[in-house]
Amino acid sequence: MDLHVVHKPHRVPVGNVEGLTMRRLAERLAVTPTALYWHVDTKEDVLDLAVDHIFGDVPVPPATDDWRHDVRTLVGGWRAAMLRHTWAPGLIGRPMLGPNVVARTAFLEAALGRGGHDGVRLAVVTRLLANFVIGSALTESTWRATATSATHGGWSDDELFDRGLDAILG
Amino acid sequence: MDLHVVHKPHRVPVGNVEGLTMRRLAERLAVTPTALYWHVDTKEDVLDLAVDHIFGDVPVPPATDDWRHDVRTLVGGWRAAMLRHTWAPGLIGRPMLGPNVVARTAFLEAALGRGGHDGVRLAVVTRLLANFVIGSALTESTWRATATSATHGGWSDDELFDRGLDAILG
DNA sequence: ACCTGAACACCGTTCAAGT
DNA sequence: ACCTGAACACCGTTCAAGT
Repeated sequence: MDLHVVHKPHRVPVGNVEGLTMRRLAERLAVTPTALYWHVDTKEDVLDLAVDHIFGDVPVPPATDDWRHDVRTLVGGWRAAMLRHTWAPGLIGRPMLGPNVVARTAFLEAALGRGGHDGVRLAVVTRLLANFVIGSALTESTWRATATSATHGGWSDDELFDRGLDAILG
Repeated sequence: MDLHVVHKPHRVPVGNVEGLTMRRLAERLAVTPTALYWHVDTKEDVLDLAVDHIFGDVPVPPATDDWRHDVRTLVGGWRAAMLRHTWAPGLIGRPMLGPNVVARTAFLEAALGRGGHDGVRLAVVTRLLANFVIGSALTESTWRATATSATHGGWSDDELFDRGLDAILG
């Protein structure tokens, strides 16, 4: 057995996913843990519910005639929502198929469509955007949680994200 | 009428984070669970070790005179490594600070530097790339795991990822 | 230096039973 | 339809003790 710990920054468990417990949830609902299983099949189910709930917090703005602006608004709200709920990162490793997610994705594709995207290009840019937000929110909130605050350069997460969007949207 | 008469043992998906247990790890190492705690402070530590171990699988190619090619090779290998280890997605929500990660990031920045990037632009593109891979690997392996196989269009994950890279690298 | 055994305070989930 | 109590099969971690 040869395990070597290379690095050990002080870490706070990211958000509350690890702390989300059937028993704890039951207690908050003033109910017995076993009672939850009448409403839900498994803990996975409540996690899925939590995921879609987060995306309900992402504002879907009215569509304007500036499609780029619309994309930025939605995607910015997406990232913000994920950062607001520190437990999101631990949750995003699961299917995002709820109605709230679907609605946001539809808005995104519609805006890109107004920008002249269709076919593969539409699929490519949609994925690029979505995966960029997800990756960003994940790493940012991870670093935020470790509180190492390395500040690798003089640029904020917000600025780097924004300019990343510039690079994608042209 | 209930078919699940027998006590259902814990579902243990091999090869994913949720299945990684101190006790299970100890067993594989032919050792007592408590023995692990001489080598390691906490389970978090072994998770961190696992993370960096994954990135050790990402090949660092020799630098060529085609910086774009170098970037694609590294980033493609990065995604592949993450997809190879199905448990990676659950792990990436934690600091990637090990030596293997640092080496890969350095290579990436060097290649981008050869492409004329510096200052903010270097930081922006590095982040964009890294967060895109992370997000991609995460969502792809999630969908793969749920096996919904929706095939939203006629395009493969590989193709969409590749063309996403096109969009980023110009 | 390295490992064991026993113990503590937790988990998710099932089942029979109550209302 | 909705909830409880008891139980099962697990967890991570600590601590004293052995070599």
